[in-house]
Amino acid sequence: MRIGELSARTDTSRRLLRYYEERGLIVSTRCANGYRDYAGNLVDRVLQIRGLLDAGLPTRLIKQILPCLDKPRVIYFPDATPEMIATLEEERDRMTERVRFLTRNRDAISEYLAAVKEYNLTGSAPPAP
DNA sequence: ATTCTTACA
DNA sequence: TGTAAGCA
Repeated sequence: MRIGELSARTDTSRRLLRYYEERGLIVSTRCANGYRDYAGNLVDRVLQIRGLLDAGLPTRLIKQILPCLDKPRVIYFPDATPEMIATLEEERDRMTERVRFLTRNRDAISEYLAAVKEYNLTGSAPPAP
């Protein structure tokens, strides 16, 4: 598929897709006309990358752990330096914290919603805007 | 019509 | 990241 389709299927701008490629996060072949040609499996990969980016990981680190993201995780970590491992552990912990943070706020919103619904069911008419 | 590269905000 | 220009 060409960049337009990948862009639509991953809800990622073409600009970003080219950028990810420039960073070595994804690859593509070229058609005779010079257009990029992407493999179908790239859809999942791009979504994966976006998730990692959203989690706060730098593209440079993502590039290193990307092989682990493929289905046959038969990756032998050649460049798994102690520094990289330490960084990843740090990132993982940040994610754990983030999950707690999100869970807490999600629950708070749920409670608020439940309270509002209850009010609308039992209370009198709300004040007119 | 769609993509490409390069460059700038 | 978005957008613009000038090509193919």
